[in-house]
Amino acid sequence: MVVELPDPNLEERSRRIVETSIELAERGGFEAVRLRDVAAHAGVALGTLYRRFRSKEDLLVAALEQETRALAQRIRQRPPKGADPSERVVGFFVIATRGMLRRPNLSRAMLRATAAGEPVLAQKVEVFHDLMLRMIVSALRGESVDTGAEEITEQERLVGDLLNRVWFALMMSWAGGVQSQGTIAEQMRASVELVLARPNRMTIAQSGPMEATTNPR
Amino acid sequence: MVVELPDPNLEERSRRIVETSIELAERGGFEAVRLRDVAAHAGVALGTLYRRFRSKEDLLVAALEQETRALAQRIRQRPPKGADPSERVVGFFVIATRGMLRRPNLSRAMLRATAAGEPVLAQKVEVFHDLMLRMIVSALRGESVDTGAEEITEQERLVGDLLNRVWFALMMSWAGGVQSQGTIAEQMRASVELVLARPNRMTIAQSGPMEATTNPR
DNA sequence: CCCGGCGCTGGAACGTGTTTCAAACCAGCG
DNA sequence: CGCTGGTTTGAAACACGTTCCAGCGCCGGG
Repeated sequence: MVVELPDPNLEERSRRIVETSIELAERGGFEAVRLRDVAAHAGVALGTLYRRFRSKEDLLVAALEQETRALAQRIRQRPPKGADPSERVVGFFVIATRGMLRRPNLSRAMLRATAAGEPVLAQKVEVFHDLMLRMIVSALRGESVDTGAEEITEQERLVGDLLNRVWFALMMSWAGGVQSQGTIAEQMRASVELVLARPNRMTIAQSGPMEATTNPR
Repeated sequence: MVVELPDPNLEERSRRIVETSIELAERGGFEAVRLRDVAAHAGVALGTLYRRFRSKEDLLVAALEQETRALAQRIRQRPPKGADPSERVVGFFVIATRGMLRRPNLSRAMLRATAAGEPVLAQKVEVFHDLMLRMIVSALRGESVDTGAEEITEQERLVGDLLNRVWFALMMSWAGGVQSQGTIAEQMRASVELVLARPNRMTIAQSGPMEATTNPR
């Protein structure tokens, strides 16, 4: 990959802009990401920034996506271990949560950005949810992320979406200062167990094609 | 000033401010709630508005609380009917969702406001979540809202919180235009059934005041 | 009756997200 | 070399959330 001077415009500029936003957000949160500063720091004009990102929120959602991809990378290299699905899924959420809480200001800023409500943006937010879902499902299965990302069972999607949403809402309320790391982990564990711990055989048995291997215990 | 009512200013003013915000939001969403306009329409000065509400988000969260109390009122009068808990809970969410979708602009604005991330605000958002939880639990039980709001079982809290979060996250993504009314209902139904469909023996069987035959499909 | 505090008012002022525009720049092409 | 279409720049302008302040009316206490 030639990532130096050949054509620094297309990708490189955007990358630097996002990178700068992350730094600023990390330091001072949402308000600290002043677009003039971002532009200056990234060495571009304000207009250029706006050519690539429709709004401040757009920028931060881009950051969110990038960070999530980084998380996926980490997960790929060191997947949550555990004998049964719940353990692995809980493990995954613990990792994800820790990742968020490591840079609270940044995380809060990114979360806030997801709530803008503008359709185009929401689509990008959906990408984030998708990435999360993939990781959740892979933890459920005990496989590596990406392997067979396509064929997600109806069941898997149901459970995965549910947990995904629960975690997201939990993060949202953490962002306000309500939840602590401990509470979050605890609540996720409870949710996971509630959803797939014991009631294996029938809770949702109607769809039938349930992976024989996916549901131990 | 020409304020017909001499005394009830304290409350009355706030009420009018919130009322105005709701109208404006209903019409044009978050951006349409221009605080200068709100103040003007409500017949107060900008300073007064800021004396009562710390920020635009604060204002909209107040609106959210009010609307949620109104929902609680409606639920109290016409509680979701159904033989077993899932039916009732699903029924409740259908009502709640319909209430939100009836005024999309307003709902989007209020939802967005919940994401501000400022601690003081987050506390008020928590009140909203609390109200929702109460309604969910009462639907679970088949009792009226408010009766014995205090003693919520560990189990009830677990399930209730979970569904509450799922619904909230669902609303958030609806706000971006991703989910349609149908999808929302469908997903809530699936979640509810996943969480309390049949593991009767333990999940919630203890609350008992309803049909012993809690086991449809 | 006057005093002093207090909340309200009107309006100005500030900061920052967003928009706009003309001029400079740049790469390919005749 | 100069033209041409696109992009970037720098800077100004605008809108709106938020803050500040000086003056005013009201009210309860001297």
